[in-house]
Amino acid sequence: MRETAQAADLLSWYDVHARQMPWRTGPAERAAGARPNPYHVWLSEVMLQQTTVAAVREYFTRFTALWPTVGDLAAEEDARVMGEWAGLGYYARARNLLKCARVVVSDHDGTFPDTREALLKLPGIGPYTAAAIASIAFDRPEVVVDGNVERVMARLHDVHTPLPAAKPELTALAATLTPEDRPGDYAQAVMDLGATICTPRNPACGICPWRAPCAARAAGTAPELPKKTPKKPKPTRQGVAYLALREDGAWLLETRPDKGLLGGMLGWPGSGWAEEVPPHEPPLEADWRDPGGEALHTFTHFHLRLSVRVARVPMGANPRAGAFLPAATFRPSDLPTVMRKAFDLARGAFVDME
DNA sequence: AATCCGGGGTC
DNA sequence: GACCCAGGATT
Repeated sequence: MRETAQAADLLSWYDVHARQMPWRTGPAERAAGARPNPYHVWLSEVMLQQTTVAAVREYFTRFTALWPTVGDLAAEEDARVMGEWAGLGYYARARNLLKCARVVVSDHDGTFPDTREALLKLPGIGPYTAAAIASIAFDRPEVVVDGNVERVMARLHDVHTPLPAAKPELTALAATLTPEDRPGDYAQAVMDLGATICTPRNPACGICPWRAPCAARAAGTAPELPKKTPKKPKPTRQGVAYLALREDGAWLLETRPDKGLLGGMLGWPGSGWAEEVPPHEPPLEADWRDPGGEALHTFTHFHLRLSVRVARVPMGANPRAGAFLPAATFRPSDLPTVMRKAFDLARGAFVDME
């Protein structure tokens, strides 16, 4: 079987070039009898959804230090976990992470299921993550397809069909290569290949372990694959955020609704966000000042220009929205990035007001 | 099938 | 700054 030999070529490369990551159990450790920790594999794979290894590293280390087991995580308060996730993005992942941990505890006795099918039923675990956990943590020969694998397969077979339409075809091609032996290492090897050699731009074809069988390399089309259907331009929205600082140092904050943008995260009360600043009232009556400037932030599907208003308010202040969070409890690092930008903008204004 | 969800890196 | 990258849930 040529395919088996091809997988073996990649595994040989991986044995030498596998990147060290805090969640990985390397071939040497496994030879000594160590097994991957399913909790670590799950946590890292959820964090890695749409997110780079560099960004995930410190979050993974912090999470496993704070919550060494899935049971520890399941027992934690929602706000604490959301705060630790702040800055990593796609906050639905954090909400589903907690849901999943609690289901694993309540329905699976604190042990992760070991099949792709069972994993797929858990919150926040889709086709990619289910296959990744099943293969990496449980040695099952599942077909693992993420963006890296799609790119590698499109080039290996010179597929010019644009994504996402090409996905079934690329998945089928990936299936023909997935080995029965060391499927977890193989899955990680393809993704490492995509991250380090078969990169989106300037692929290093000259040192690729799959340069011989690569059709796009032969055709000279590797750099332009995979093709993608063009995306829509991002509109710009505007809004106003209100930052009230009480005499005792408490900040007026609100927990955003679970559904929607920045769901479940802390944020400053304010107007909605639309093409023009929507009509609205401040969260309380105060001498609001405009320090000037805007927090500029780009979300998945729109740009935001967020201006801020700042005020110092007395102890008796009774807000229409949000609640005062004591200075000792408030950590700016608990804020999603756009809210932290607004905070940074306002902080300078408060310094000036002193 | 299309849309909604952040943030970081590269050019 | 503009552009590129990368899964799951929802409808």
